[in-house]
Amino acid sequence: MSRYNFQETEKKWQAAWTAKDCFAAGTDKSKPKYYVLEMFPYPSGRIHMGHVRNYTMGDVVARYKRARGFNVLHPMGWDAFGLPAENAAISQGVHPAKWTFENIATMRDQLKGMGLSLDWSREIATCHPEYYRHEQRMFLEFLERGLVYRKESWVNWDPVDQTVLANEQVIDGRGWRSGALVEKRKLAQWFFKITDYSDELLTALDSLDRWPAKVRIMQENWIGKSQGARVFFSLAGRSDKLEVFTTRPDTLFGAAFCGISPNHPLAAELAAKDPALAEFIAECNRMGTSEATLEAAEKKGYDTGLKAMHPFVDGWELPLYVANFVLMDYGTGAIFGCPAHDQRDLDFANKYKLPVKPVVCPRDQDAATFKITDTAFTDDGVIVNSDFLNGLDVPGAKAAAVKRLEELGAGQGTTVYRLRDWGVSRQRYWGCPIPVIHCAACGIVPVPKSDLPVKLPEDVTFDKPGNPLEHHPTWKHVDCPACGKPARRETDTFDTFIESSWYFGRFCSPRSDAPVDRSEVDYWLPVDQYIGGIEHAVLHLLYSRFFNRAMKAVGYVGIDEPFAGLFTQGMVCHETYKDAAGNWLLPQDLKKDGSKLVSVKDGGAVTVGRSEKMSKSKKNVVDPSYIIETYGADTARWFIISDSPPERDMEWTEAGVEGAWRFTQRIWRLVDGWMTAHPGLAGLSSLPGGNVPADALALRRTVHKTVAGVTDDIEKFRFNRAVARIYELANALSDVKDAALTDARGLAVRAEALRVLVLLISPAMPHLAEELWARLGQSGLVAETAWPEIDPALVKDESVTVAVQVNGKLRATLELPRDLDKAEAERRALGDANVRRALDGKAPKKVVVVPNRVINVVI
RNA sequence: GCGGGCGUGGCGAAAUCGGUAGACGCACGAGACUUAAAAUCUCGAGUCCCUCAAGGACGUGCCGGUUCGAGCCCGGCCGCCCGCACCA
Repeated sequence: MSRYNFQETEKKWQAAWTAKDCFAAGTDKSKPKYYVLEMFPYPSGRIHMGHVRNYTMGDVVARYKRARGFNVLHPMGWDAFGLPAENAAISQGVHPAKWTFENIATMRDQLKGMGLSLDWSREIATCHPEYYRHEQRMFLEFLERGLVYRKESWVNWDPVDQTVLANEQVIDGRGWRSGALVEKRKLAQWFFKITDYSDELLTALDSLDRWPAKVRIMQENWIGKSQGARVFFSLAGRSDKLEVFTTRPDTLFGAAFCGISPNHPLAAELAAKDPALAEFIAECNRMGTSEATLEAAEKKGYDTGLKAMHPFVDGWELPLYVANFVLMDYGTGAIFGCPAHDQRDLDFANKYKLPVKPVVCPRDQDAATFKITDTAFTDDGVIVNSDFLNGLDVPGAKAAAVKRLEELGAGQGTTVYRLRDWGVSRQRYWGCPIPVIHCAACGIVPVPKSDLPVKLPEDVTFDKPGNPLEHHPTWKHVDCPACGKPARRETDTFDTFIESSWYFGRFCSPRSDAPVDRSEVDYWLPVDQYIGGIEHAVLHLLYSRFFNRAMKAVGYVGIDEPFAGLFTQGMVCHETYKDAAGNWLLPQDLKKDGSKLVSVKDGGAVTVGRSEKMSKSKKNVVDPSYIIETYGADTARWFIISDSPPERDMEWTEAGVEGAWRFTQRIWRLVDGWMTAHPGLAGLSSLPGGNVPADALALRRTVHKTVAGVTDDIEKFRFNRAVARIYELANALSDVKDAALTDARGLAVRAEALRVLVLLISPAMPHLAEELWARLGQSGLVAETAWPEIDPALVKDESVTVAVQVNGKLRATLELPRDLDKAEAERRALGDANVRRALDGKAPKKVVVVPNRVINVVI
């Protein structure tokens, strides 16, 4: 018996697919289309298991949809701008472009080795001027339409590296690379007006019914719509007013203090004359700016000595603090604190001995005795201690308070969003240049569209800290397009999220002279099935939703939502290993010594740690190429979809890979064995008419039920269940005796079973499927063969197993005809020996009959 | 802190309509084949009681509730994970 040789076979069929151009998206726009897209990779060097999982899932869907008759677009490209290329330039002295394109070449080869059904003719790399010139053009068009503006904003500044740092690059207040104390700086930057679409981006989430609820909730929270009021507090001894935002105007009579953000302009003004305050602000800024940090941190404040005047009560003065938990970027950067009904305010008040006056009383409490000590009361109740608001409920009091504020000119009802505009300026080299020119006379002048693209200069150095575009001797010096005098190019580049905000549109017409070809995007968009990591739940997906709307506003596309269906996959995890000295070890650096694991290098003991997301830093990585070379792409693909539900984290194990490997061999032996024992099977592709004997009918039922189940599972992304059903089918086929089903009809039924088996495994194991298809004597490629049809009559069994319970406990199972009359089912259940014994002579009080499922006898 | 999710055998899991808990796979055990091993094939298996069988009790993180019936619904706990604005 021959053995399946994946090394030759996988290459052979990959070549066959390429030769016939099987996976190019079709041009016939009368066919129903299906656009399946996996999040394109950053070319970091080599593919990792997360890619394998992502692209296998996409490929299963793409191959399945093709077999179902769809015109499938399944493209691939490279998210090729980004910081790692610059880090490589700094540490290895290699140019970012060279590093990036070499990585792309390596990873392209690796992806091809996986046998993915991609349309490689549409490949794009976002760092190519042929790609980024279009976003420069769109930027200018957005600018004309008022969707882009410039303003100053705070950044984390590393004074040694002379660069802006992401929050995650700030560790304990220091730059991750330089170790220098990070400063807050204000920088003029470009912003996209995503907030123009706040409400629309929020409302439209309801229409995304094929998105995970989790992602929609995350976006909803991110946008963070809240209704409330702006309140203007007069400041004693000053002419300006303090503008505060609150969602709880109903609790104004419970106010104990006002607080402003350390970054509030008033705080800066006061700090200029108060060194202690300046030091307090500096301390706050060292702590980091993320909401999580702020809200978990101890509440601290600095009493400015200023007094804010209560808007409703003449002469009521509230102390004004600079408070570390007040965010400058949300609302107005200033709050009033009502300790009784906000936990943060209560913590703050308790620390600074401020009064805690309840103004909302729970309905089951007595207002006279109701006290707040450690836990704020934030639910609805009756308003008390609040003058004209007394007796109202919370919503009523909010409305009444806003009305009074507006009458007094002391405030107004308002809606605020947590969503902030999208800052797109980056002080980096390896990104798309922002196409504007700064002229001393004319101000900001857009680069004329005829001068696009503004290409990155290639001759740059990374030996100095800061942005290489700043250091370049000539690049930034240009003449002003408006007045002709010497001027200066913008040296900032775009956030790389811009590239990924429209690449799915570019794939529809990747060589078009325009950003997108309208007739192509009108056909292909939206993406029917988008697949990627949950880590992109908010930023990438929200930016893309915004960018698509901006493109619609300037006429490039006609739809609002770019991704009709979204699936977020779980991570690939692996056990972690440490040697005796506490160093992380690669899985391949271990060997088995008896029942223990030891280090290959020195034979020392190895500690096995918990399974965690594969990461280079913990060395718990397995190289996909190693797996593909050792076991083949089909084995890797099969294993990665077989064990865990795709949305959940999965654990990569050697044993699991081995199991998948054995299955490929088993399928091969099964088909090969049948073909050897029954040469008449070759080339059979239809069933003769007439009655089918019972054993053949049973096999056909199994086959057709499997097709129905697997089809349903793939449609619903339950790949692990589809795999289990295919195992069951394989088990059933293995049980067929050699001597059975040997007449013409029997052979035809056998041939049908084998064809179905091969077609069902083909989305996940395409190479093996092609090889077996040929072995079956079938013509053409599986890649071009339709999905098997189901005979509905074979999917429903004639009899069903019904559980019989007595008082809810299982006492017997009965084999009953499907849809048997309820009374008859009850009669048979009561006649069963086990049931009678359980009844113990007692008469049933009631019998619940659920047809085809369960009968419960209650005594 | 706020928001969301998860918790089922030794392990990954299935049961997604409130109706036989543990399909399928991994690991394990016994046997067959073999000089032997690997590979392969057959059989077994939630835990406990019972010599075996028949049968029974218990069992889906914990405590309670609703129901003829709860892994699934409700309330309260416990534990773990994820997100919270310049990594991509």
